[in-house]
Amino acid sequence: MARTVAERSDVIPVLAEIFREHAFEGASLSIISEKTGLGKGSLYHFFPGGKEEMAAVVLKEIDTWFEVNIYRPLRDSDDPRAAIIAMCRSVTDYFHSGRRICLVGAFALDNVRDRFAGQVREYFANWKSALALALQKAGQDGVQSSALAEEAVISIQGALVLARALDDPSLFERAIRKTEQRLLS
Amino acid sequence: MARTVAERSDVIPVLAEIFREHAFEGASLSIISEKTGLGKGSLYHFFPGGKEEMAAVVLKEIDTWFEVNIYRPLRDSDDPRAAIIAMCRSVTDYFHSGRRICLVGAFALDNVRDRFAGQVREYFANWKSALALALQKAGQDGVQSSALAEEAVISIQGALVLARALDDPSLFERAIRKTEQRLLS
DNA sequence: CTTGATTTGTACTGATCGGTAAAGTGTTTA
DNA sequence: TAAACACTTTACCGATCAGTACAAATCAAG
Repeated sequence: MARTVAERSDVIPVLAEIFREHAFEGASLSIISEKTGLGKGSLYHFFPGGKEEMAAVVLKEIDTWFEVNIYRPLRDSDDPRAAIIAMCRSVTDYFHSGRRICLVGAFALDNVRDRFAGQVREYFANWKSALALALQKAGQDGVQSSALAEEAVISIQGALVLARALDDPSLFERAIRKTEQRLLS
Repeated sequence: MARTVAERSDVIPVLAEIFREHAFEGASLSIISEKTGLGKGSLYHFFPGGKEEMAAVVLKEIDTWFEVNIYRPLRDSDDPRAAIIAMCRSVTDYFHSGRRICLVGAFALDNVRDRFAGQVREYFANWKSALALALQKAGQDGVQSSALAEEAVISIQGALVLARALDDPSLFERAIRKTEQRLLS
């Protein structure tokens, strides 16, 4: 019996969705095995560290995605206002207008936060600082740009919570629009 | 052997803290038994419905607390601006400046949301509408007050996520201060 | 076709899961 | 005082948990 479908890298997005849906503790190996189509043997072959390694790899992948698609454009673009607009759009797409939760945010609230504290902290710290830099390049002073960036990330995370609680994607879109407007004013 | 320490009502806050710390799936009966000091027999005597009933009772207790301490003052006070200031203060105390998470928010992100969807939805819907009413009584027009109320609850929930992720209670206090200022402007 | 590394299925471990059953202890009431 | 009630202890259930061991199957390369 050999390769059926998967490369290791193909499994990571599936793992991400599983953790989003069931959280860390709720994502049992039998669920993971079922949804990935990989037996335990294969899972432990690809991830010798077990569930913990799987989650760490997923967080790493999320970090890379945000670095490439969000943080770097914010830092490097020479049109910071356009980069901010692009961020709002990317974020809306990424979170499916609030239908998809932020795994890092969910981990932050869970007690597994302790196990992944470093990666969780980096995620939010990077987001804040990249956005603050863009605001500064757009003309805001340093103090104000940090405060604005913090508020924006807070609003996005809060909107994800409420959109899911109230099952109302339009709430997320409203919040993003308001955030964008506040960032650009 | 009879009553050692506990009344049923004494156990509920302990259960709340357990669920806050371990989420629903992570809160095993052995942990619950250990932290409450009650054996399984006693637990199932008080909560025949098991873990699910325990969580439902905790959510109910939270709802009552917010009804009494937050929603009702917002709705009934004849000084709505003072009620909003009081809300910000109560919330800061309740969440220990972001050191304590919002169990309802955490449940909303978890997949157990489906099991407690009604209670989770009510919590946020009540908060939003009570705050919107206070804003309206304070002179805001209807549309604006709904929007402001929604933003405020979003900010509080988002601040809880980030304060915990970054392990920074001052972030929560900053966010609450900014929210209060925006509500009263 | 052979070899050697990679990938997989299966069977298994001991621990823990949520939950049940029933006997026992203490308190209240009749 | 005796019966009803409230609560607890203890032992137990089958299911599932994360993780391991290992041989069989499959693959790429020579």
